[in-house]
Amino acid sequence: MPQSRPRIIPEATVARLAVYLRVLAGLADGGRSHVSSGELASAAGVNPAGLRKDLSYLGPCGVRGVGYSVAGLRDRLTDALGGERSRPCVLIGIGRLGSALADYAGFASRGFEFVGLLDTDPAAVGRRVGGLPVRPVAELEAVVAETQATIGVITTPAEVAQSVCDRLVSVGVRSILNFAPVALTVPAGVDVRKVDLSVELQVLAFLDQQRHGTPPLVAPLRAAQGSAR
Amino acid sequence: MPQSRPRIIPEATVARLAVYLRVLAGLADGGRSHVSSGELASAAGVNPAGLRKDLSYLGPCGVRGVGYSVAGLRDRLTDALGGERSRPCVLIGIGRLGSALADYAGFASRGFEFVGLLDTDPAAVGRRVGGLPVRPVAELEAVVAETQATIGVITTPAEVAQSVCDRLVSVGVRSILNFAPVALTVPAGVDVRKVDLSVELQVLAFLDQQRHGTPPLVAPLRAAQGSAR
DNA sequence: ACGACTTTGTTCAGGCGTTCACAAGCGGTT
DNA sequence: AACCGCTTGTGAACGCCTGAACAAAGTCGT
Ligand SMILES: NC(=O)c1ccc[n+]([C@@H]2O[C@H](COP(=O)([O-])OP(=O)(O)OC[C@H]3O[C@@H](n4cnc5c(N)ncnc54)[C@H](O)[C@@H]3O)[C@@H](O)[C@H]2O)c1
Ligand SMILES: NC(=O)c1ccc[n+]([C@@H]2O[C@H](COP(=O)([O-])OP(=O)(O)OC[C@H]3O[C@@H](n4cnc5c(N)ncnc54)[C@H](O)[C@@H]3O)[C@@H](O)[C@H]2O)c1
Repeated sequence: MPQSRPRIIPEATVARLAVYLRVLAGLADGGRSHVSSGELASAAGVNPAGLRKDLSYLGPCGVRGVGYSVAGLRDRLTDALGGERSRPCVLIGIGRLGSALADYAGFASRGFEFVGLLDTDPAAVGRRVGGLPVRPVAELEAVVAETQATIGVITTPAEVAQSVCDRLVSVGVRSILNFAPVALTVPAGVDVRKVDLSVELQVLAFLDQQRHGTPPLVAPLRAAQGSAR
Repeated sequence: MPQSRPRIIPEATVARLAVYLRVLAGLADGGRSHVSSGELASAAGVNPAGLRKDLSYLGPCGVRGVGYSVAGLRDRLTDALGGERSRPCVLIGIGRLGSALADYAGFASRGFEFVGLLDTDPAAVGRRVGGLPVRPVAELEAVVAETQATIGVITTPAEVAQSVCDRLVSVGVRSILNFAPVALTVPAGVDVRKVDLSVELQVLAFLDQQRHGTPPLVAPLRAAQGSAR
């Protein structure tokens, strides 16, 4: 019996698996048939041992002495991360950021497809972005119902993000990606991931200050790696 | 002796401090004079005890039995995160995403100011975005030198991100925020933070599948919190 | 057919981060 | 002036993740 491993996969590992998958897709396009953990790790910017540990959650998927089959590992990762099926997403708030996301081709290639664009601004409604018409936000519930969207992406102003989130949850959306700078409150069983660009910049500024601004204050800074973490 | 605490601050804590700071700024605008850790934690979407521990890295900054002074804590956090001084940033790749970032007012209010917009496309060069003209990417080194920019934001296609990064590093930029889906390689002493939206969506899809798609495969999912993590 | 080399998969230890729980301290009240 | 309730600050335990070392296994060369 194959007896698929019931091991649970840490969330940090899942995020890295997605990165490996993208690297593998590029390698496959380049015609490569095999990769070693060292090469893959270098391309993904992680430690080789850590990469092997990550992959081990899926069970053995390489050949000792040889490495990993590029196509084989790609398919295995695709499977583990949710299969090939297209994931319908709705996007609320088609402003500057929302328009950029709706236009972006990189999501579709990974199986994420925007099937509904919603906005409240009459000037925005009706405009076509990325081949899709912007619809009034009042139709949010109808759009989710008719498209069976499972992921909601919020790019509205912060003040209305919670109410938009509540409406998404109320019609069954259980996965939400939030770009507004607020902490959303959701019932158990709903996953929210937040992207906060101001925080990223602030962390960079802090690390820079720590390195140069006030050397006496914070001495034993961890030595930085040669490659991005 | 005051003897400022030489304690090092974990990076995860720094990221949360930035969130607290934003919440406090909103509270100060609302006229509040004091907050408890519980209320602040709820607004930031974290555990109250964790919040107090985070703040304790800055030394005592609250009053027992009362709470934290909104203005006082805001100033203390501002200080810890790098002071009030404006941080000049350059942005490379003024496409859809880059334009949205350049236009965004939320960065300036936190002290991050774009002082240079670079692109290679002749159609983009000369256009004004967010009050700043787009300049040819050939002038990157000159722009960094004349503006003393310390942070570089990369929103170019993935293929050229590494070369853009190398040029930034060569002229002294030691903090880089990367939106391109590649792992940048940098020398020690340079910090790179990566924002990968595809990975965020992929993680959401995985968690969703784990919850419903194949229940027999991964059973003991951690109970989700009532609020965003 | 055998041996040596390469690369994986796993195990172990160490460090971080998070959480809980409690003592210390301050303001308000009697 | 002393007490009481409230909130902070911190100490300790727990669990997760990361990084390194080792053993298993397969392949290539002879
Ligand atoms: N643009 C950036 O670079 C950037 C960076 C970081 C964070 N953010 C955050 O992302 C969000 C969007 O930013 P933006 O720059 O695109 O702003 P924007 O003003 O350009 O776009 C917001 C859009 O949301 C729409 N909207 C307003 N209320 C709505 C509602 N109730 N329902 C549906 N749509 C509604 C508006 O009509 C507008 O089109 C904000 O919360 C912002 O803080 C943006
Ligand atoms: N748009 C999104 O929603 C989104 C989401 C996730 C990731 N990304 C990533 O962000 C990056 C930009 O995405 P986008 O949608 O804005 O793409 P885009 O094509 O709209 O913009 C890219 C810009 O970079 C410029 N450019 C190309 N080569 C350059 C060079 N050598 N130097 C300077 N500028 C150069 C182009 O002229 C263009 O203006 C890509 O790497 C993309 O994968 C974008």
